[in-house]
Order: sequence, then C-alpha cells, then structure tokens
Amino acid sequence: MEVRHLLLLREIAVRGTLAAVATATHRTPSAVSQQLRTAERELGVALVEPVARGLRLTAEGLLLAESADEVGRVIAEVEARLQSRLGKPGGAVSIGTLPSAGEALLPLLMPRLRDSAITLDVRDFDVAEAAFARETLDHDLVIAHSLTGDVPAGAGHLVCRVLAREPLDVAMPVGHPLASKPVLVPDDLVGTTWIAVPAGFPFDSVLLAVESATGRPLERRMRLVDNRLVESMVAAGEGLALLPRFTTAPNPGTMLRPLSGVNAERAIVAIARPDHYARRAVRTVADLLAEIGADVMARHADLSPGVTGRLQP
Amino acid sequence: MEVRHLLLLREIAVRGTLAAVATATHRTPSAVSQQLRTAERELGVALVEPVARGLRLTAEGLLLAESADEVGRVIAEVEARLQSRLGKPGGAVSIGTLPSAGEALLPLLMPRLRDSAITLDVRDFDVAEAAFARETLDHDLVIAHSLTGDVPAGAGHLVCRVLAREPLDVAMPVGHPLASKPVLVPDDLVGTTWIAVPAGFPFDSVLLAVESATGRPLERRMRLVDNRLVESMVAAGEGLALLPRFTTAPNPGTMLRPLSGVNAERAIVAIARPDHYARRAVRTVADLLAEIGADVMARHADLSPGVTGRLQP
DNA sequence: ACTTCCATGTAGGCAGCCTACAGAGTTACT
DNA sequence: AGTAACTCTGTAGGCTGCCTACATGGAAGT
Repeated sequence: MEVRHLLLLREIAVRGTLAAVATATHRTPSAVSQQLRTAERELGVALVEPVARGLRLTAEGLLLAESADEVGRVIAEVEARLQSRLGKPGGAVSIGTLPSAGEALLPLLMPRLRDSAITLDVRDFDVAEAAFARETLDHDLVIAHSLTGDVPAGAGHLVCRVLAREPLDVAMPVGHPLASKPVLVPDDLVGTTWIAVPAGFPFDSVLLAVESATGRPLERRMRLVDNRLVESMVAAGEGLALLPRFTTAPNPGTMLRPLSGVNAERAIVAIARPDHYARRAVRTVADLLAEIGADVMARHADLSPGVTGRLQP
Repeated sequence: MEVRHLLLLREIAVRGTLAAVATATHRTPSAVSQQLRTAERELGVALVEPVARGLRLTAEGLLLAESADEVGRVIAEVEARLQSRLGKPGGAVSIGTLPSAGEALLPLLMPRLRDSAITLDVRDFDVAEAAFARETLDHDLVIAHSLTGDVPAGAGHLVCRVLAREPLDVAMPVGHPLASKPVLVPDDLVGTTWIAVPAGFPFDSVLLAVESATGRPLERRMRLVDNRLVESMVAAGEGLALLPRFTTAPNPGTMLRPLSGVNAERAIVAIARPDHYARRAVRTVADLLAEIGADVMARHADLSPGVTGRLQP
C-alpha cells in the first residue's frame, strides 16, 4: 500500500476526472492512468469504473480516498512538527481570495511578512459562495465569505477561521432622500431599484431577506460583480447597492448607510484543506490574517460608514 | 517528506545500526546509507551523527522516528480497513514463540486456520523476559510470558494480549516425600535442591520469592533452559524444578504439585507492534490464540497437575 | 598489530515513472 | 447525421533513482 496511490485516489475523488488530476499535478493523463492501474494491480481491487465519458471511484476506491485524507494529514503534521523545531516557518504560501476581502486584508499582510521566510503567491477570483471550497484544492488558504453563517457552503470538512465580520451597507448617491436617516430598515427600501449581483452570489441573500421582511419585491436593474463598477453606477443614480463597508472607499459621489432589521453582514473566513493547514507557514499566515481582520473591525467600530464621517461622535 | 524515509528512521532508532537495518530489510548497508543521506538532503537536516563505531539519531532524527510510528500505524489501519471490506483476512503471519507456550497453543491453532487464507510462519526462541519485545521487530506476533504482570518487560508501547495464565508447578520424582501433600507452600521447600533456569529467565523469580518467604536459600544445581531436559533431570532425582502445568506431559517418572503462598503463575501473552497488529490476519490469529488459551485453561481448571489424576474429584 | 565491525564512497545494472503520440469511446453541438 | 471536443487508454522510449558489488577509512576489541 503506497501513499502515492492513496493521494492519487484522493485527487481523483475531489477533481472528478483523470485529466483534471493530470493538469493539477503537472503530468499527462497517460501517466495518471498508468499509476492508477498500478495501484489496482498492487491492491488487487478495482478502484475505478467507467461511467459516461469519464470514470468514477468504486466503493473501495472511495474508502481509500477518504483514508488518504487522514494519511495526508498525519504526514503533514509530522512535517510541521519538524519544521517548527527547525526554526521559523518558511516557504511559499498560495492564497486565493475574493477581491474585496483581499483588498481589505492583504495590503496589511505584506509588511508583516517582511522579515519572515514566508513568500506569498496571491490570486483572486469572484465566484459564488459554494465555489470557494473548490479553490482550496489549488491554494493553501482561500479567503472566502459567507452570509449564512461562519462556514461557507461546501466547506464542511475544511479548516475554517473567521477573520472578520463586515457589515454590508446600502450605497446611494449623494443627496438621495434616504441619506437623511442614519440607519435604514427594510421598510425604508420599499419601491427602490437596485444594482444587484448575479444569482448565487451571497449578497443577493440580503435583498431576498429584505423582500421577505417587507413582502414587496425589489427591482434589480443590473447584475454586476465588480464593486468599483457598482459604485460608479450608484453614483450615476442608477440605483442602490449593497457594498461591504471596509473596502468601499470614501467617494465624493456615494454615501453609505447601515441596514438593520435583516442580517446584512458577511463573515470573511479563511478556509483551507487540513493537510495544507498543517504547514506552519500556512498557519502563521492565517494567524496574521485573523489579527488583521480584528484590527480592521476595530478601526471601523467607532466610525460611521462611507464619506459622512463620524455619526456617533 | 517521504514515508519511506520515516520508516527508515524508525528502523534505525529501533535496531541501532545501519548494518542491522540493512540485513532486516534485505539490502546492503550502502543502500541504507545512501537512502539516509537522501533523506537528510531532502529535509535539510542532519538526522544522524557518528558515535563510536556506529551512529545515532539526532534530536530531529528521533522526532521523525517517533512520528513514523504514527504514520505506519495509520497506513496499516487503512490497509486493514480495505482488507476487511474485501473479504476474509489472508496472507502470511509470522509468529515467534517461546517453546513451552507454543507447544500448548500452536498445535490447536493450525486446524482452526485450515480453511482460511492465512498461512503461518513459526519460529521459536527461549530468551530472557526482556528480550521478547525485541522479537516483535521480526515477527508479526510474539508469544511471550511474564511472571511479574500482564505486560512483559520492555513491551511498553506494544499491543499486548493475555492469552492464558498458567500455574508453575513443582516437579518431583515419583515417590518423593513431598508428593504426599496435594498442595505445597514455601516452607515445604526449605532445604530442597533445584534444577533452575539461567539468571534473567522469568521462572527464577518464583524461586527468589520462595527464598524471600522462608528466609532460607535454595540450592540451585543446574541452570537449564529446555523443559524436556529439565524433566529428565527431575526424574533422575537430581532435584526439584518448576514446570509449566499445561505443557508438562504426563510422565511416568515425574509428578507435579501446585505451589501456593507465592505467585507461581505466568501470564502467556501475545505481543505485537501496533502497525503489525493493524493487519486483520494478525488480529485474527491473536483472537484465535486467545480462544485457545481460554480453552486450555478451562480444560485444566478441574484437573490435577501431572500424572496423578484428579486430586479434588 | 591484527581482526572485526562499523559507515561510506563509486560505478554500473535495472526497474519504474514519465512524456509523446496514437487510438477508441462518449457527449454535445451544428 | 456529422463533426468537434472531451474522456480514458495503450505503446515505445528516455530518464531518474534505487540497489548491488566492491573498495576504502575509521574505531573498538583481542
């Protein structure tokens, strides 16, 4: 029983096809196929069965793939134990992040890693909530968010650390009638039109909650992802929008007002595969992100949202 | 971090020299040395340091060697989980046994494995109590004994199953004056001479206990290991001896009498390395041995020792 | 001093993993 | 229906890496 074969099965279980495993591990599909056959021959069991134009794991293959999680975790822990004895954590840590959270956190992370042996490799993507979990396959840490709780959908057996809780405020053009109220409630929003996000994206759940609270539908005029673009649309008077408080820069054309009465808050969380999280460098970065998240929350705790300065002086 | 290297370090930790590891794994010392250097290069740490004419593990090497126990156990458990799903356990199980316990148990084990896929590979050795633990390096199961408790000396972190508790009786030639008593106590033995075992062998602790109870030394005339030889000496009138009840065959020249007042009993135990014990075939054999041990104890429960038939009808 | 038992170095054989390329099967699109 | 795109698989060949065989150097015991 070779560990390499166990890890191969785990990759197959999680990526679905041999071709995906091959590209993820920088090999040809042929190599993966041959290794799989070797594993089957040595174990004396069928590990995969053909289905449609691909294949899927047999019950035995699935059993071993699940076991591989445990094996991988134990080995990673051993490695971490050694590294922690050898000195400071180091190496490359790959981070995948949703842009808005990355904008709030990562610029503060870089200086804290200045005199460590850790190097970062950052990528960003804006995907539906359930798609963040998949990104942990290709990144050590994924900065995701959730509006329904502290664990993003699909991140069941991943390591999951809440970095911050960020209010989602209502953005409106300067001079909008609602700007006179320091805090908005759902009833204030009846009849308004919105710059919304594509279906499946977390922010939409807030609008749905507002509709459910008032019993009246909201008009969604566009479905945009990029917050900078959304802001410009709001400033142009195309509608209201929900924007995360920490990263919506003061902007002469728009202002923010908090929304109460529904859950208008997102949890910014770092998620990781347990075996990646076993690396000390990865854990160190996660620790720093949690610190930074707390700092950011503290800095906004007594500040009003947006460009209007302090509301409760 | 390769599992092969971890297991190599464990072998070094446990066997002491590269030469011993090499012979145990059927390789040349050169191969082992090269693999060790490869491990050091990949990990970037010194794992061994020269000492005297051999070497010893550094602190880091020892850390990894200990971790290897955990890794090996987890992998063995995965393998066992797969095998248990695939059907009946099978494969070769190597047993090392002390001769007397093997004589009592193993003939009953063979028929029970008749229609299984398990094959046995049995060896025997008669060593001091503390030496049994070392034999678990080379055998899946070691049948050992202990007079001081249920765990033989040195078997601290081994799997340890008590198979039977066997009285050690006093063997004497037919017609010996002590034969008139159905049960002996230490005071009966004052002034007697004995066929003893070499120092360090467990049986000696019983004679020491008798001496301690009576305050009078016993004369030890020879120091023999082989029980068949001991029996013949007893029959020849050379002295008394302690013999295990289950395997001392009825013999026209000798008879047995139980000894009370001191702990004259040995625990027959199966010991194994946890990673070996994870194999289902190994566990199955251990289960059967425990059954057999219980049977043997039950069969002797209402029978008097030796050739004299039932004493308490 | 000689033997013995360590570990280690070098050269070469051999197995195993990988790539490159080709082929067969299935699905989806035009 | 026909084609394109995707899947997995097979074969031939190169390359890396592990091992053996043999030789060397050092430490301990006789």
